[in-house]
Amino acid sequence: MNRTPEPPMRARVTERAAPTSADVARLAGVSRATVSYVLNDTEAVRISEATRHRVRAAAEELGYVPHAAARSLRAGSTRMVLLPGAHIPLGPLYGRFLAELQWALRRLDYTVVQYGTIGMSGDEAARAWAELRPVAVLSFGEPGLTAHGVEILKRSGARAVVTLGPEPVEGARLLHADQAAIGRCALEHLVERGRRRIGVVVPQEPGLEVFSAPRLAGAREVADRSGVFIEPLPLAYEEEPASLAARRAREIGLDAVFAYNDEYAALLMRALCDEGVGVPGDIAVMGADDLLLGRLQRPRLSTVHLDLVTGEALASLVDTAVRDSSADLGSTTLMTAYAVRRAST
Amino acid sequence: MNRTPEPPMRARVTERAAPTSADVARLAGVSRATVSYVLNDTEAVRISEATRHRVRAAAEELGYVPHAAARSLRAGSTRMVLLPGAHIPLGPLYGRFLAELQWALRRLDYTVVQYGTIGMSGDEAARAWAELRPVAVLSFGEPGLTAHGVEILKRSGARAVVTLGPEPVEGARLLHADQAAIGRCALEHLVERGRRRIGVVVPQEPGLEVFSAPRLAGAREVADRSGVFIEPLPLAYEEEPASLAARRAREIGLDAVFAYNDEYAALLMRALCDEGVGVPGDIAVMGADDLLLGRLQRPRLSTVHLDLVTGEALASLVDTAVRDSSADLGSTTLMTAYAVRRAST
DNA sequence: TTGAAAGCGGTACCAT
DNA sequence: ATGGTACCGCTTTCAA
Repeated sequence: MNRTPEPPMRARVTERAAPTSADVARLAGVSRATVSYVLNDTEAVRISEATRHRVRAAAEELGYVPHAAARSLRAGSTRMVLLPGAHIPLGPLYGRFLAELQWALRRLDYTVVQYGTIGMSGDEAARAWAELRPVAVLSFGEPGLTAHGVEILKRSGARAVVTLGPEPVEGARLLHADQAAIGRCALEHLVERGRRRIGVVVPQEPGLEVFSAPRLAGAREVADRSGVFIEPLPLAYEEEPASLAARRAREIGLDAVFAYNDEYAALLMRALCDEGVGVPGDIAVMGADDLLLGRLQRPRLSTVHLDLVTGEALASLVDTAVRDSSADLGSTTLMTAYAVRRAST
Repeated sequence: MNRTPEPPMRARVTERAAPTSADVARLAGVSRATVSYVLNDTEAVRISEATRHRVRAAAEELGYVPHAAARSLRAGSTRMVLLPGAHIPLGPLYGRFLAELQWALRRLDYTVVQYGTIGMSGDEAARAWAELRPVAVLSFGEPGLTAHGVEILKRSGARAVVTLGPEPVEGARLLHADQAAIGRCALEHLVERGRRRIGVVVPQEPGLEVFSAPRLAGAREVADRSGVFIEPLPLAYEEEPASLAARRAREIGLDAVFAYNDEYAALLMRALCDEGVGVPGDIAVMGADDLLLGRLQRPRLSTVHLDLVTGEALASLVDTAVRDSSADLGSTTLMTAYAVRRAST
């Protein structure tokens, strides 16, 4: 029976520092080396079953937890994968992709670190990342990662620096996420349907330019090629701006809108309806990302479907690059896009 | 002109290891101590301007980046905040909240680490987290964090272990995110509107039980109290299951559904319409989270509005706890919920 | 004003 | 089969 007075809980917990391998060694009556061998199941060395057991028991009793920083300091490398940014609320599609990616990286025994870089320049950010000595860095293109930044990272031990995005950065591998293709798809579809005056929604939410700019650029490319009128339509994700945009679309006589993605498309379609504009009669509306949301609209939303590579695939690609940094990732394409016609165009 | 042959780029980058403070010291012709003093602007010691300059220049020239692990090993503590899980695609509301929180923590100079814990038990997870010696751990309640897990974390240097969720864990501070209140709100509203046979949508997406279970429980609580019939309605976020659920709702004669959140509500409402069920005439539908999406529905969706504490507020709370682990966080309430009636009830 | 040196917690080589 | 020990990179007394 424990009849001694309750020890002060917080003190017990706070004051007693974390046990080290030396503590375990002392309790088990062996050396720190032996502790390390046992706890890591080092093959190259034979430890008697009796000793192993004593060490394990001691570690258990003390609640020993190895110190990751000490280990990686000694090892000279980490298993850390840095995902910069990702602090903008991405759509469900990318949200899911990112979740999947993290999950897959964990499975491959990497530690995923999200490192936000507010108001840092590209090179400051790269420096900050490099302090953590990550073994791989995945940049989604937001902060201007320069060739210099990439070299800093590589010098600090990053065996893979991968940018997902449209523009390559010298020294980094590029996984091509061709956002422009989405804009091209959408516009090709609309032109094919006979539309000649087309608006392109540009979300005003900060952080989305990475996606919206190339989508617009792709759209413009096709428009220019086909001699079709195109007009950017800035739009914040709120009802009021949406009615304004809807009114504007009517005023300048658009006959179609590519609405960045299905969410903005749903918003705009609602506003158009409320303005008495017929969809697709007066104005066709096209989304992108092929979200469930789009299928829920009436009329059902035409969209650009994206076949994204799975997070698992990307994770294993990163893993390959880490294991052999000269490995050729090929011109891995992150996604393919194609138009899906439903009722809104 | 650079007419020397191109040096082999990869070799140059890969082979030359990251410079250490010793390299900087050597180049500047000073000791490692001095380098540390200069680069950290140590107040307690005065270094001549000339030396400072030499050191800075040397560091710059070598592209020196301090080694975070070495530093924190020496310092005995990190600035790492662990956010376990977060690998389920949360709704836009929590997504935004999480993004905000990370952003705010960064601003307070913490490093945010997302640590996924697939298939680990609560204590295994706690051990894995503890290896990183985080200064704070925020658990959203997913993996069973036990009293023992909390002690492991605290022993390993965590100065704040915070769970956001309904159930307290011994030793951890609890920030009350009363999901059950959402269910209560919704049901109180529906009962008030005269509904007596109420379905409650339970999303089938894995990882959402943390939210859905207490929402259901809160709903049930009110139902029992008011003598109202209540029926859980499992629902996967797809069109087909939605029609099934809609049909079922009609068959068992429900006159209202609390649909977990606005997204599921929109899905279900569409299915009900397609089945020829009038909303709110035949069946009232209530969402939650007060997303823009809900206002886009016709009829406009009644919902439970959540006033979430800002990520910034939570971050500063964590910061307080870290600086003074005995500080009283009070019974900080993470959110308050109230019903918003629109047209669907 | 600066330098020498002792660690922080592990790992791995070399002895024993 | 084990133990001693030299590092990994950085900070911080203590001396000079």
